[in-house]
Amino acid sequence: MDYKKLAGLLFPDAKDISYYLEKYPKREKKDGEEILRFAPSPTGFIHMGSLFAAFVPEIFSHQSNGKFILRIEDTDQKREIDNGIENIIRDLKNYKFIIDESPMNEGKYGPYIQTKRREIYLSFAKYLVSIGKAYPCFCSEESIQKMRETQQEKKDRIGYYGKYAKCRNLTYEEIEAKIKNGDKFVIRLKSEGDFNKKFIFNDLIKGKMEFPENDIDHVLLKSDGLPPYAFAHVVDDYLMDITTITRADEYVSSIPYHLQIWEAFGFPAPQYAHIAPLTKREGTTIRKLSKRKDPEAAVSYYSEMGIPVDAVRLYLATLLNSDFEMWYMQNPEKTISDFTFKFNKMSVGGSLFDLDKLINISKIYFSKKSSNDIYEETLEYSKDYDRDFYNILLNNKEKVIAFLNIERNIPRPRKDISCYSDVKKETSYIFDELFNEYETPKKEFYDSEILKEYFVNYYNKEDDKDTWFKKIKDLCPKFGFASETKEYKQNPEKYKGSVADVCEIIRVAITGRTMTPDLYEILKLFTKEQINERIKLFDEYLQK
RNA sequence: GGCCUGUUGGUGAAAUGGUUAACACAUCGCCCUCUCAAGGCGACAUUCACGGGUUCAAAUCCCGUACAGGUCACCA
Repeated sequence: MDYKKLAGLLFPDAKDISYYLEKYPKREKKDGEEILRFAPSPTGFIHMGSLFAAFVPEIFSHQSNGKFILRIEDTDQKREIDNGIENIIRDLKNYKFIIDESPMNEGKYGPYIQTKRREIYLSFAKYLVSIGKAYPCFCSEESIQKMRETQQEKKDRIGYYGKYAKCRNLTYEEIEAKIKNGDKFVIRLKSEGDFNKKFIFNDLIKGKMEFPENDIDHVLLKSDGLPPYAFAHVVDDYLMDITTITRADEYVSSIPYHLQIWEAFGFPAPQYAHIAPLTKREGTTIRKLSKRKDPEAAVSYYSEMGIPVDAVRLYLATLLNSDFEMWYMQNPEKTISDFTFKFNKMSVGGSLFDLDKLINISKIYFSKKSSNDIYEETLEYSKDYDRDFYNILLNNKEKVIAFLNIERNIPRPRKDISCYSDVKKETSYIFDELFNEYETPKKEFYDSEILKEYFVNYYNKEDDKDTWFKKIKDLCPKFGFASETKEYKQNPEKYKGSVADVCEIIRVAITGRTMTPDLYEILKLFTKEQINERIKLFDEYLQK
């Protein structure tokens, strides 16, 4: 058969691929420079799993001084949702992704949205027809469905291959007649693979794998003229000069087919890195983190909670290469971009998404921050998520920063803040408008007399810490408390409690809690009037 | 069902044939400490899903079994 003539019949208007090959020349890459891409479908919000899938190519491209590209795979128009593309770009930007080329800032290799690349795919499909490696198929979806059923009954392998590939042997005249008749068709690959032969494939993450060759004549172009994923990714990744294809590992099993498409064109295939999904434990089973089933996986969930973007990125980095964590502990002043990540250090199975770990990383992040930065970032967060607290912050900058400074600029800072919303929880008692009740259960030794005595005759805001504490010790014996904790531990029956308990009374009376940063520093944040007011409230609380 | 891939403690994991199976999170105990947090110290896998084999030597290599995940579309 004259394949060129057939290609002309099928695609009278499509350009020759040489046009595109010239239009999109290979990039001039310096040594080791890698071009990677994130290619999502605009089908919903970004969740942790997709964020991770985007993080991988971003890291590997930028650590090689290469480019990170965002391409939108929207060839399945049934699944598309409104604002899908905008949401993806917004979320990636929020998480500090540096996108070198995208639908919003096109490079030389655009368009970056697949539905706008329709003519390109047509042209490339035409080329494969013209060299006899693809052919039109007029089988209806119903007849394919029937074929599948009979294959199932006969326990035969499912698919359009071998004797089942009816349209493979159509003559030019038959095809011409169907076209003239206006029959719909798809373009299929004319597979030359042999299912009984095996070949070795080397994945950057998973290593060596053995596959049978593909012998199924998969669809290259749907009847709407748009390509399914497999064909589109080959054409796009070739034209955009992608050096390494990163994608979810659900694609692994179609590797035999994908490699075949590269081969049919005579293009060298780039390297593939198949990323295992983030998983979640549900009862006893472990499954992939899901957009639909796991709303807590949405990145918006973490933004609302106030987990800092950088903490999330740090967590993603530890998921990427687990040795990053130790390196970062040893090099606390460095950042993610200083670490050299490796594909072969990535998890082959899926990693469990671990919120506890994320929170821990976030705590460390906060412990390293200056109080001023925390203030500013919390202000920014509250602006969107907590207007009331935003106003309080705005009017009390000095006080909040003074609070955050307690036990901060020391070798081992506190770690009690894990997200921006914690700032409110941690500071609430220093504001009269947020302090409304005593959260702790009453204890035997709670006593307002000792309190009054302390604040009238002992407490002086000007005292240094040693004097301050000595005065509390001096007060203890008057009310039957031991001045030394050790003394109390040795003879607990002789005392009502120890100096620690006296401190607790003061702490609870003023803050409502048993757990706060350094009491000496905390007291300094209060005026005399406020202290008197709190003592009054404490009295009422003890009466109840 | 076919094909592919996994399986190391409560969790994430390291180790790529060679001493007592790193490290981190969580948990528990002790110390320090005004309390809390942090920190220090210690406990937590006599063992790497199970069964065989190769080897002087196996979590690591091979075979089988079980379990788990992925995939088998004109979805990506």
